[in-house]
Amino acid sequence: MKFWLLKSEPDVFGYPDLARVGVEHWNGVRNYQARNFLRQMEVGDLCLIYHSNARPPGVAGVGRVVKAAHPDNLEFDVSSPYFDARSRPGEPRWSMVDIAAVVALPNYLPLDTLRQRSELGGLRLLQKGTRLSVMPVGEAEFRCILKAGGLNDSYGSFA
DNA sequence: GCCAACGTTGGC
DNA sequence: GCCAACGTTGGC
Repeated sequence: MKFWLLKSEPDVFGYPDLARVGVEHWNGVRNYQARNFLRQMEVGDLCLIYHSNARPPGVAGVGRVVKAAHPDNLEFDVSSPYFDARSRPGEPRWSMVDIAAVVALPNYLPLDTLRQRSELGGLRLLQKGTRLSVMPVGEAEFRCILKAGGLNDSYGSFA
């Protein structure tokens, strides 16, 4: 099992929205590096749902991959801002995964707090110039964040 | 293939 | 709203 961090703007679609709908397409990713990470995701992988452009920005909850990468539906939708005229139905350019809500962090974890934890020094999110909306997270970092967020760090209980 | 111009992200 | 840091585009 692998671990990931997914950014989302809560004004658009935050963890509470995911919790309400249960499962959602994680679409609209339009960066090749992020897309390639999406394609590495497997069913069962766990994801931290991070609120960007929020006050304060931070980790809000945990989701699970319930469907591996498949063609992003919005790239073919002319009415969507994510429409991509270069995409061909037989040769889609972008990918999405389906994410299910697992649990909200009892304690929302602001970016500031993440920075203060030396165990999280390796977290890609905290590295300068990282704007990726999809990125891998190490298991130790993942557990650390669960714990700091007020959850038991044995994520096996999510199964 | 270079690189300037432009667009986007996202914290502050 | 500012702006640093990146990514993308497109002329050459």
